[in-house]
Amino acid sequence: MHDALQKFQTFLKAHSHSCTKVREQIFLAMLDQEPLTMRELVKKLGDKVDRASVYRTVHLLESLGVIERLAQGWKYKLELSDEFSEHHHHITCLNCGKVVPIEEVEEIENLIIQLAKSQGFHSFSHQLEIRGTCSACSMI
Amino acid sequence: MHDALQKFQTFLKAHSHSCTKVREQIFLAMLDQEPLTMRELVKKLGDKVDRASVYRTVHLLESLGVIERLAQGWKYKLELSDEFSEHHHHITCLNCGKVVPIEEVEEIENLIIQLAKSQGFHSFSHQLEIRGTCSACSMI
DNA sequence: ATATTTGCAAAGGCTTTGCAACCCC
DNA sequence: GGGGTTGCAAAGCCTTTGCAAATAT
Repeated sequence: MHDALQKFQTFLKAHSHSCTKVREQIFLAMLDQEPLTMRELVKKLGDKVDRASVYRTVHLLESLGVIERLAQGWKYKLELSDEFSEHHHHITCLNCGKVVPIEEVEEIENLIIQLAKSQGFHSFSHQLEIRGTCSACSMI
Repeated sequence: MHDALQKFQTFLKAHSHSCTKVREQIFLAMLDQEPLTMRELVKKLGDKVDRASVYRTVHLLESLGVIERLAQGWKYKLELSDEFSEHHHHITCLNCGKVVPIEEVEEIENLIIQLAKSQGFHSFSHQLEIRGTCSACSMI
């Protein structure tokens, strides 16, 4: 079976939350996916899960750090956090909307942490959004 | 008079857009301010400017690069872009909501541009959001 | 068995749009 | 004067909420 799914189930129990079908379905819908908008996620789950439950579950999983929200210009997209997937920065093509995940770059991570520290902040997380044009769209 | 306002007026004309009272008022409401939410901006303009006009103007100014949207967790905030104000990255305190602007750090800027290039992207802009706790809130 | 979670339907917000009146050039 | 802007009111989305039925432990 899915290693990731089991990890998720264990995680939920460890945090005193029930392990329900709805939550599993939402988790699976997001596993190994490009970041999704709420609209896409709701649509993908079709009539399997009610819209309100998707919102409620996303809130819950976000508060537990399983899901993260990415700024995408006006809107946002959702993806599983580091612990359940990979990479965490993105480049968005302003022309075609393509989103490319980027591996963590330790050099940047460290600078960011130092930057926060220099302001007296203790940083928990950060998010980097880069906007530009992808190679295909740059040629137009 | 306001240097910045004149610059703004000139900018609008240079881009073939009318220089109206509504646009000036919105610009002034954002000048030298902490980043504002749409709600705050609308409220600040009170009955001087209609809500719909605020939205329309923000769209326009955003497309011209005068205004930028910052991701702030769930929501977003608005601020004037580099050309009309200063600084462009922020640290948000997850506890008290305080937002601290950070000077550009050339080292990070360069790494980000290189990063985009390595993916075949031509980057126009980027946004860095750091979340953590400020010094005051860390002590609690 | 019981506390939690879900679907449904309705309400609440935020954002956009059509159109007539108004303003800038 | 005429095209671009604005206010108003209404429509469209997105998100949240109350509650009874269903589900997990």
